[in-house]
Amino acid sequence: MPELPEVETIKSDLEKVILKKKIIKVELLDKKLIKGIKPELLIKEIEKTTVDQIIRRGKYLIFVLSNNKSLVFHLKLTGQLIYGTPDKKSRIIFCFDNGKCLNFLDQRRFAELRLTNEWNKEKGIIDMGPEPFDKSFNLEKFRCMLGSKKTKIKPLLMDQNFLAGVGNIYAQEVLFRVGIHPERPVNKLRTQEVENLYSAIKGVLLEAIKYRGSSVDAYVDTQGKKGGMEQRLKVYGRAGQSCQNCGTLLKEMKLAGRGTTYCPKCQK
DNA sequence: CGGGGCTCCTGTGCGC
DNA sequence: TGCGCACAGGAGCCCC
Repeated sequence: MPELPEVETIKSDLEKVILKKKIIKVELLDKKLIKGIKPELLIKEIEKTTVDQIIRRGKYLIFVLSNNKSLVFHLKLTGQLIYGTPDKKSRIIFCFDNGKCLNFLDQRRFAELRLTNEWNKEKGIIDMGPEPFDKSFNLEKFRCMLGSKKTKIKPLLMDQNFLAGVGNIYAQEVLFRVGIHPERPVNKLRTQEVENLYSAIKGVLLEAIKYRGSSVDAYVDTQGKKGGMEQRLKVYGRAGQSCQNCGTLLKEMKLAGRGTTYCPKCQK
């Protein structure tokens, strides 16, 4: 499940290898992943262009091409971008002028690839909330965003139109680290808790980037290697295990249709 | 506006 | 042992 830290890891790895490289050939082995454009047209538009810039926005990865169009990737649950030689499980292959290629794989076929003139006007991006590491996302702004909403904090943290890049793994981790129950209504958060939450969002994401993401489900980096963050996760995927703080058994619940693990004693 | 439920898809893991 | 079915989940969408 690639969230902000995983996509950021892919982005910085790819910058080292495909920036300014020319796409000489595109192989579309699974047209389902292409959205909003005829597959044949996509090939025609992007072959012979170079990748001028790579941008991450939330969980989206964007290649700005030399013809001013952009490839917009979303890996969803099981998408992978692996650089090197062609892979038999590839659904789309981008071949570069250095003889290497970028393989777009996806077990569950939820991932998407779009081609657009203005990536920032794309559905899913245009209304997206602030980037957690943008200067504009300060504590004051965060308080303002929370306002006096009555909604439960965990689904809100995962709402991409509220804040960009946080998904099911890191929303759970952040809440554990600040001792806040996933169902706590936002307007019941104390001033200090909001501040803790703000710091924890940045802290957890930064730690996950440092450890190159969490390899839960299918996530691997562009070399096919696993991340190092999964063993540092304190609640995600650990229902039934003992809380690392207090030893209480971690509980699992469904919240807005998503599995949610928390410590019933530490998180109030 | 908010929340619930459904949809897409396929490998996994469970129960019988 | 093997079959079949429920389940997981990001995000858009519909509905109330």
